[in-house]
Amino acid sequence: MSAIEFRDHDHAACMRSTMQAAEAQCAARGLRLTPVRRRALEILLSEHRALGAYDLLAHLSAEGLGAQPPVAYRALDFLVKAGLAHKIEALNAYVGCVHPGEDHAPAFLICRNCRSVAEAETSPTKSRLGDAARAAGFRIERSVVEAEGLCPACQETDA
Amino acid sequence: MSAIEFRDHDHAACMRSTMQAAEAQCAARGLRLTPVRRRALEILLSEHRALGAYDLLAHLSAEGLGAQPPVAYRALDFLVKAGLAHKIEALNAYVGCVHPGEDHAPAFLICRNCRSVAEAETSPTKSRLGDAARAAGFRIERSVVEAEGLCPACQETDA
DNA sequence: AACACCGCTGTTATAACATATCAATACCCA
DNA sequence: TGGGTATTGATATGTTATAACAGCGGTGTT
Repeated sequence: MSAIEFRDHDHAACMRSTMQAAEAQCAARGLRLTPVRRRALEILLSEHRALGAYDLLAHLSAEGLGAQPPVAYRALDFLVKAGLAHKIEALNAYVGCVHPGEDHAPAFLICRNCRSVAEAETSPTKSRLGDAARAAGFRIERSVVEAEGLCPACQETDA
Repeated sequence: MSAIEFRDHDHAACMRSTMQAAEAQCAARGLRLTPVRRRALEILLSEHRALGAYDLLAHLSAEGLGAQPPVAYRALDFLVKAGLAHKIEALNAYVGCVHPGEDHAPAFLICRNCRSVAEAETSPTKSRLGDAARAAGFRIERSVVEAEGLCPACQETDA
């Protein structure tokens, strides 16, 4: 993986290409990227940071796209199910996916200071946990892999 | 690891030895395992299942050990900080630790049907995520590794 | 014994996260 | 054009978690 999220990069281009990939995905799979969903994804992607559902809702409602919690949660459900966003369980927060489409088991590096999030890949079945699961007769359906700590930028200021 | 949690075992003995280990830990480190904390740990350990804070609170208050949320959350904070219990982030629930004392980075197998939980070991630094973290200059402080799926027992009934 | 200190507990209130339900509307397609 | 399905709007409520402050209880000191 690359963890490009912690590095300087052309974020406008990054967002553009991610949004294009998301649209392509939706078109290919017959999913409807409606205005609310589209805007929600843009907001999530606008920084590589985790946003709470109510933070997202605040953005949306400021733009007249709905004012009640279900608006945000429905958009998030759609995006997560479509693989266009991920939930960060350790924060009860959400982040846009930077490589939508590829069916993946994501792993995250989460800065506890600035909430920035970098996405990596795992393969749950190949890990030691996968071995343990096989030994126990457990069938893994979904995996959550999250590491909390300090991103490069915050190590300088905070540590 | 063993995932003894999914197998038949002498659970009374399992609990007794775990409680003894917990007490030894507290004694060694000058921590106070007060009645509420002790009972909370016993409740968490009574099954190898994840319990919500309010479930725990219901048990405690039925025994006259406090009726308000902070009672449960304080006990849980103590147990988690002391390494005697773990939070399951994917469920917002808590589980007793089956090998307290050993400083560990736990990983969990979680049954989505019966909420039973088996604890395994990880070493975040040695995983591919650890490699990614090093490459990105990210400093990992804590890791969350949770796999959801079906335990052996629930595969028979549910699938 | 009197005192101060500190950690734990009791209690109220509220914050933060999430979903159930039902009505209304928009979209697709036969 | 009509009928079904997905989406949105709105109200209410459920669930998880913490802030804040008062009081209690043991410990160590003098």
